[in-house]
Amino acid sequence: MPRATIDDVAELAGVSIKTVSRVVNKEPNVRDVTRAKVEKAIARLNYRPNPSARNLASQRARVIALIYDDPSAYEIPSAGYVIRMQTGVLAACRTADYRLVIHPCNYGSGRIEAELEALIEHARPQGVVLAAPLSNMPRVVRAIAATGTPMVRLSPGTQGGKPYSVATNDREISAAMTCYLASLGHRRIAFIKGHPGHKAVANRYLGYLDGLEQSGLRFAGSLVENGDNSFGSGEAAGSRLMKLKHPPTAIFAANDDMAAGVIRAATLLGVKVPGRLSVAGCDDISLAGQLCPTLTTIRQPLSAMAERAALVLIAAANKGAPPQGAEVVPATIKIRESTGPAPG
Amino acid sequence: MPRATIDDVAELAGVSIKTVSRVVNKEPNVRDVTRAKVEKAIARLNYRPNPSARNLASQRARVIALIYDDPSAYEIPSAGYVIRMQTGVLAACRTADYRLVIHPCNYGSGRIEAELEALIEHARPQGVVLAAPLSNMPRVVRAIAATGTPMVRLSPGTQGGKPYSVATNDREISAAMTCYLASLGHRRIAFIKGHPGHKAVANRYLGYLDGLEQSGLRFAGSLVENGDNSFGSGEAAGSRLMKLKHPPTAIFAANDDMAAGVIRAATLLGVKVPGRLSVAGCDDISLAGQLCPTLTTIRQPLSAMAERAALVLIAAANKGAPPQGAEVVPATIKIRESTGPAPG
DNA sequence: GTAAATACTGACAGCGCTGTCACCCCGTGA
DNA sequence: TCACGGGGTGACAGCGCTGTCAGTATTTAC
Repeated sequence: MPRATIDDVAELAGVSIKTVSRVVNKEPNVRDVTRAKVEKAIARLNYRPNPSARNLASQRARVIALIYDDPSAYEIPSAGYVIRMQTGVLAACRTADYRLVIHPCNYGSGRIEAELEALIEHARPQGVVLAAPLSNMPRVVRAIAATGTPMVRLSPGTQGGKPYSVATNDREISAAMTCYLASLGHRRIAFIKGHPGHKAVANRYLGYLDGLEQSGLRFAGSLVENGDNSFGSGEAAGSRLMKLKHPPTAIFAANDDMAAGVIRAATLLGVKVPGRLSVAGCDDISLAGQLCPTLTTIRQPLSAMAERAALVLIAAANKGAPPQGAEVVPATIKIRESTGPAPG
Repeated sequence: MPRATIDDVAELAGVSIKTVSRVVNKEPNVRDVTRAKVEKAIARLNYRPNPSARNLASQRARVIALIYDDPSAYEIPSAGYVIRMQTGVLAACRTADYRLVIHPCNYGSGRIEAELEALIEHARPQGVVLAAPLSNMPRVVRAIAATGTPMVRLSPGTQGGKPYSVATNDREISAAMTCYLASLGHRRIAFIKGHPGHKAVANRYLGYLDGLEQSGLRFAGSLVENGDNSFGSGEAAGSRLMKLKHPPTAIFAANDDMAAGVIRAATLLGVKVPGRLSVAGCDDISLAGQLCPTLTTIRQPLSAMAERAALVLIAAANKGAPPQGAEVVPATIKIRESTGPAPG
């Protein structure tokens, strides 16, 4: 069964192919009766425009590219993020009849600019969604901008700026988490910082400081440890914190992987969670709900953010103007088992 | 900078566009000197064929579709699988200059056939990689087959058959895991079965039985529990097993999520792992390396399987014959902390 | 040396759609 | 009555490539 083409539809409806094209593309200047005739013919023939022909003729591909840091390069701790972003972009694509091209890339490799350029030359997407931490790497942003492709950055640490960005309220929600811990009676709340290259994660540290202040707690440098977003670094940092002379009663880690590491360290040291130590993370990775105890964390609206990003790009493509500005999708705190009243 | 087209290359090289086309597509019957001239021109102009034009003219899209069960529908326990499959297919696509279209779909929705048909009509892929458990749902397989698109099934429970399949040696490796547990001195080895709809997981149960026999152990019905592949079902099943009058000293779960549930149940019941109870899983999800204790499991060569599947499809597309047959990529056992010598 | 086979190359007609522009028809205002 | 304007429609030329087929070099066979 050879697929119906626009000519078949035109013939059946008794109009020219151009009119069919107008109907399909929802262009104005078609009488209602004509439109109805064409739509009936389309339905009868189960016609679907050939995307290749469309792209070729219109010189633009109905494609959104999603570019992210290759999760398989790191033993896949972040598979969940990627899936959620994909889900969001796919949702946007579905409604607008766009397609998604995914591109995991390894920013360790020096050739990332060339790689991205090749990708964009090849797929010629209408827009690019650039995920963190790539979204705040000037090299990467510049390489994409150089191709002239509209782009939306996801969770760049620095707000605003030229390329549109969609972020979450990392700082505010981290402050809220800190206040929540304080409200449970914790006075010594430690923080484990994330990878220095990841600006959005860095904002969480600022939120922690805000939260301390809002709760009237004093900052103590000894209660701040450095991590690199990995499970192992969290375990090490947690271990150091618990061996302090005056150990914290709560540890807030800048991401869930590190928080999970803290819980492991606590288990190994025989420190009860949350009896003796409360642990909070950030991101709500799937692991968070399956740890023992399950992890109190901040749920990032990653899928919603990605969907917004794609919608903005699609709208921009229709209007012809590159997207500019920024928007914020709020995160929420998810209280689970790993946090409880301060001991004593 | 308008992109170079095939005409530009032809002009620069002093040949016809057809000859350029031959070089680009690695067709035979081009003299080496001519080929060299053309390749030089391509490099000079940084020429990349326009995929839309190619697809339109050749009536076939250089696209592989990857269809899997939507992980976001289930709180994303399986994000890691999906990422690994994507990685594998992408690797194959990269070498052959194909593109990947991903399609998570919810098989709970009754309209799955229509959805897949629409996808295939739209993307018109050269081939479809169908992931488990979709790969052994007759409805789904039939719907795709009806479109005439070549397909490779990943890990269908039943081997062979018409559509090509790529599987792993679930049964043999599960037997090996069982033998490994027996070799540690365990005599009462329990098994938690997976979701009944998931045939590949069902094979693991058969492997368990094989392993018992090979190790000279007696089968006990009381040591087999039913799960549904979820963390929660594993926790419940593990809890029941540990409360038995003669509890097992080792539990082998048909997947990692359930094994993680067992570890949680053990922690809650105060049963030391691996001191009092050894736990083994299957799949090597990212969680496996981060549990406390880390989980001994079977590492599925998911990425390699997906890559093979895509390569088979691409080869078939070039040859024109639909792929038939089956192949097996072996899994490996990954020993971590959760298994140890039997107590006493 | 010649005929036949083979290697190589190019002209050209689409693939199915969109953009441009010309056209027709009608209602308005002078 | 006629020029004018704009909504509605269609003819037609590509978009950049591949498939077909014809045509021209270059071997090979005898």
